[in-house]
Amino acid sequence: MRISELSEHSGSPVPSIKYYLREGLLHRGERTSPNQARYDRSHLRRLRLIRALTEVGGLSIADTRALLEGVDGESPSHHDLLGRTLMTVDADVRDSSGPQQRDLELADTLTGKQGWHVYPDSPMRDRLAQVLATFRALGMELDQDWLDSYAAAADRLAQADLEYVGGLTDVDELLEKAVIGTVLGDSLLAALRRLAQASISRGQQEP
Amino acid sequence: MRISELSEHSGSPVPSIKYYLREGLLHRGERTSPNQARYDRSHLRRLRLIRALTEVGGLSIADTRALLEGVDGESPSHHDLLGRTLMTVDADVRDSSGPQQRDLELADTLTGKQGWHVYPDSPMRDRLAQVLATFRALGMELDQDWLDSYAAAADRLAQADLEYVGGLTDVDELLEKAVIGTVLGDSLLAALRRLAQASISRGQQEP
DNA sequence: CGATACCGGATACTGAGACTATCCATGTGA
DNA sequence: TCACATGGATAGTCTCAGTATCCGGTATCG
Repeated sequence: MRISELSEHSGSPVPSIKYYLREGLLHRGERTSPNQARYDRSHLRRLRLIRALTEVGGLSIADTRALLEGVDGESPSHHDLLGRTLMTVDADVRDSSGPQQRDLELADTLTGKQGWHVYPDSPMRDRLAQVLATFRALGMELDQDWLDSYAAAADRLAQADLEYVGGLTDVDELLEKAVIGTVLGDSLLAALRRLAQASISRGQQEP
Repeated sequence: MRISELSEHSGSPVPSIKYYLREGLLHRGERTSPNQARYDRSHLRRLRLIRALTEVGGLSIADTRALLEGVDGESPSHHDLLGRTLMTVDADVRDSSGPQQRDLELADTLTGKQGWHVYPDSPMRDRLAQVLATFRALGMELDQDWLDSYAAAADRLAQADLEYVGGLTDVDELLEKAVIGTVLGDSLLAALRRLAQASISRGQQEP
């Protein structure tokens, strides 16, 4: 397959494909001569994944690359790699100042209640604390029941995710599906939650 | 309060505040003379909300403005406005081509099972269909149990949200808290889900 | 065999988004 | 009083995600 055919099959313009090659999101094709290369199904597949993560999942090119590097890398342990990969996702805590002790404790209490084991240096722990801090800064008193509902929901979702992915033995496939499920799962959940809110809200309007 | 004090109290640089004023995210201060204005608590509050939605929630300035316009607007019915506001959130289906019939049916089946009433022209319905289409395009066979888990979780979360917000009678406060809860709730849930995945995944490693 | 369209790769340019910086005529505070 | 701050307008910057151009080299059609 030449680049123009890759473009046709994927729907992405040739210059964009060149861009992904430059940025290292897409592996180079097999060179058949000094300035000619051949692409195959794997390129098409990867290209579709890139578009899904960026367009639907809303990831930046840099985040996408970091994620794909995890998928491509060698794995000392499947579960370890899976964990590290998912912690990478979108964990751009761009807030300069680290979270406050108080919010970290709040985060640990919340995760502790679900029985989760969270590493103290996990970027997601900081991220969680940051989100909790933001709620507080906006004057929302962080209702415990509400938070627990969210944590419980997250626990059930994670179980469903792991169950779905559990049957797979091929590491590459497992990692790819985990990444897809996690990133697109955010979008899925966001849409579903809004639809549910609207529906339930309207239902309460005239009881 | 002058603009420099507003800047100090909020932590946002003066030029950024001027930018939000220009863009209409922040209402103008009360003019005390042709080129002098006074700002108050409401400006500080709004400023914090803007930063939370953009930095933590990841919304663009344009999306944030659209949302805030909903919060500020007059309300014919609380629940109606709430619904419309939340449907606006982040619903940037930038994909040019509309979703396919098949995916819309899939979406309707999923929401129908939860007993939700979804308007056919709701942008979130299209968004949901788009996400489902993306899963299919990536070769994930859309396991029904997995999808149902997500829909059920969304239903419970929405109930927790509505419960939390239900006690409020002040429309402005209700709308603001709903917006905060919905947008930051996405971030909260994303962090929690990743922590849960990592924890459960590690737990399965050595049973 | 030759014209011409296409290729891979490097480099340069573009447009949107979110700020920053400058400017200026006016106010304000020590 | 008078250096400094203010509000508002305009212009400049930086990053990101592509696009466009250019190049020597290849494939292929007539």
